[in-house]
Amino acid sequence: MRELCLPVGLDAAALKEVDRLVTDRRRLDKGAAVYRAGDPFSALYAIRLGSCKTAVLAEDGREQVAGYHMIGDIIGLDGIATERHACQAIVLEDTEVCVIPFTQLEGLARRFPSLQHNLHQFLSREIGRDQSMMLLLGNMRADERLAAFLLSLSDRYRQHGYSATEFVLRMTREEIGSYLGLKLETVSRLLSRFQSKGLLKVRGRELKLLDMPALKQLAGRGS
Amino acid sequence: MRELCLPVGLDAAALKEVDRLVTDRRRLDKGAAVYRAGDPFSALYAIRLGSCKTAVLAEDGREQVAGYHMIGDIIGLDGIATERHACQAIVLEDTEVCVIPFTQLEGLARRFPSLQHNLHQFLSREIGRDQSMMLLLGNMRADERLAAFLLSLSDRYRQHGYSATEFVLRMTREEIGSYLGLKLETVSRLLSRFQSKGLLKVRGRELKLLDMPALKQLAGRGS
DNA sequence: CGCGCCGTTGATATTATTCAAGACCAGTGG
DNA sequence: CCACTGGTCTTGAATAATATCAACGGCGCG
Repeated sequence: MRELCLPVGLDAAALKEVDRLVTDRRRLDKGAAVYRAGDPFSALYAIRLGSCKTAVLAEDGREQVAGYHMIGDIIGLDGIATERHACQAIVLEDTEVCVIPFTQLEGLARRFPSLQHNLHQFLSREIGRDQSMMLLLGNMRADERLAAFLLSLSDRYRQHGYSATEFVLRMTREEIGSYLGLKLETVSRLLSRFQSKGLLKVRGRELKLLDMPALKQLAGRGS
Repeated sequence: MRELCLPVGLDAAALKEVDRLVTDRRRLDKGAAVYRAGDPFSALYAIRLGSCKTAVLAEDGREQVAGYHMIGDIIGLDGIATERHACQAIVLEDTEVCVIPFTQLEGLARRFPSLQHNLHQFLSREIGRDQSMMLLLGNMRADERLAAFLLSLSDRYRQHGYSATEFVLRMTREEIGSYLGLKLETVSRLLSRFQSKGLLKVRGRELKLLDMPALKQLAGRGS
């Protein structure tokens, strides 16, 4: 757990307590749900192994992927407000999570200021991420969105010690499209176009980023 | 402050302490900033009077309105993660906010579990709101977005004891468009179309919702 | 009164979606 | 081993949705 859960700046005592708190683990087969919309909220979940998507559902069944999460990420933060999960978390491959009972975590947070602040930062970071996503969905064109998405994946793989330029997508074109507010055909076309422009090489879900500066410029950063 | 800031379920002792903490107030003229992107984070702000928008900025200057906030709302939550505000908050009319020093609030939260939980719910609620917004921006058509926006305004006015069907918009068409991922002309056209369909009556920024069920149907169910 | 923003509306252009057909690929059972 | 199947992915052509460009009207304010 140590590094996974609440990585930064925790004193040893707090860490020990968190370790003691987090005893329960859960293995999930590909496609299974960590939690579903409407489930009672009782815990946060830290991904120990594998990856998942979180998605909000419209009344008519339309699904919006709200985020992709990988090893070390903590999910379920949206459930605190109403005591029920507002979205569902579906694992994209066989995955293991550890369960962090929230009421007890709050108890620890009252005893350890560093843990408390860490928790607040986690919540706040999620807000920041969501707002960047709103910017992406509200203001960017399809190719800019896809470039930004690929770069964010790249960045996270790099942070976890994997290659930043060569990785395997864990999700379908349709799921990428749902995340980016695009249809699966649009995603497919864009990947082909990026490839023909020499920005990347794509073969199914295997991806190799060839021209990061160009991608960054597209995404709105590098320019 | 009592009701404004952290309304639900606070015991008297916690409330008294919060009152003591929140002494500083600030008056802002229309168009002024409560905080700007990049400002050091030190406090949350509760709107006592007036209203404001929060907006994230892209590198190229494009602006995405992330939320509209009115009396009783608390803003600035995005700054906790990085110790700097990630977005800017601009007041839409002459507005008064009270300043809630965050480090001290964390101190209180350690002493009062009810306050602590309240704070977590606040943060979580913001996450839920942002994710609904992602659903709106990613999956809904222009008319559905506008209907959803008008209904959410209506709801909030109702909650504050104002008319749910008749109110004055505090923002320009362009700002509405920025929030909804649309251009100002599209917003204008849609308002005209809604009017011609008898859904509402619009004159400048004065708005009267005439057919709430129809608006709800537009906002809720897809095409 | 006149100037600057704000808002409306029309014509046209662009972007992304929809519909449709077929290719690919892994797993399954004959 | 091979054909079959279901899900995924690619690509094209037609279509729909929204943006862009442009002109003008109106309102508020100095």
